[in-house]
Amino acid sequence: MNTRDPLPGALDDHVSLKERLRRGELFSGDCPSRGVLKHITSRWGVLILVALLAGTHRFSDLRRKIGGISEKMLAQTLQDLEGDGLVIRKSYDVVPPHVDYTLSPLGLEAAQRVEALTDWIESSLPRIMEIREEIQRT
Amino acid sequence: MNTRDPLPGALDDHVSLKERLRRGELFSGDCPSRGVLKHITSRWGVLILVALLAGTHRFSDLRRKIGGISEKMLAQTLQDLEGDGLVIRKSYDVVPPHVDYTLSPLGLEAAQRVEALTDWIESSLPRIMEIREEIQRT
DNA sequence: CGGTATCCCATTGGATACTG
DNA sequence: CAGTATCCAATGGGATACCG
Repeated sequence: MNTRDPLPGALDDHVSLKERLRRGELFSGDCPSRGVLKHITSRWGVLILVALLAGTHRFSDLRRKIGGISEKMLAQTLQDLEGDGLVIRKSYDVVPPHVDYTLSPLGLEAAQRVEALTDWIESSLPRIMEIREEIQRT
Repeated sequence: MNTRDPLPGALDDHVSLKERLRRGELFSGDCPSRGVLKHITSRWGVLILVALLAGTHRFSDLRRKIGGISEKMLAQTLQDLEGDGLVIRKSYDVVPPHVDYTLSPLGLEAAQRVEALTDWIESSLPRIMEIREEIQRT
């Protein structure tokens, strides 16, 4: 992750995924949506977005909630998502420091789609496990 | 990727993402859905699923359609998705070899959710780019 | 508390060559 | 055509230490 490079390509020369698909070019590597997709679907991006659906969180709250994430990756992924305008970071100038993170309206839309996917996976897990065992036996 | 290890955890001791979230445990690393999520949201998994929404494809068709993927990663990711029961592989015993890949009913459901996400990214890109520039100036 | 900086290992993934 | 095998480069990501 940490695709800190600015999204490549200007607004005008953007070619839609669907158009690229039609052209048989699907996402050939220079599409500007690739960066955003990468941030959102990254290992921790998914979890952060879903976690923030429950509301505003502080750094440590997120870290606790998302078991297994390191400070480094949490900070990095939050920066990526903030850079894409999906997460809003608010820092209060007090001591000890207080910072919190909230989904932007844009981020909310993204998170809801991600949740649709994770919910589906969750509810389909039993079926997936069955099929896995079936395949195993074959 | 290539999480070829069988999904950890039996069917019964599965704890839902939502339940883990409530517990503040969100996806602590031993959740069996992690494997599936990883396969689906992986760099190439996303693209393969979306590509297959257009119908059955042969190996080389996919490779051409998804610009930039290596043979190795295409084979590996297809195996992962097949192992999860999302993609059906059919091999015809002719020479030269002919193999094709199709979404299973389960895979179709997954792919549609993934597409919802990629469609959203695509249509929101202009807004994201604007916000990016705004943030840049700050 | 909420980070950043550094180091370092494990995994990802591309290029190439080879095979049924 | 549809892969597998091998090798190597790039990236991901954890541990630790330090800072405002």
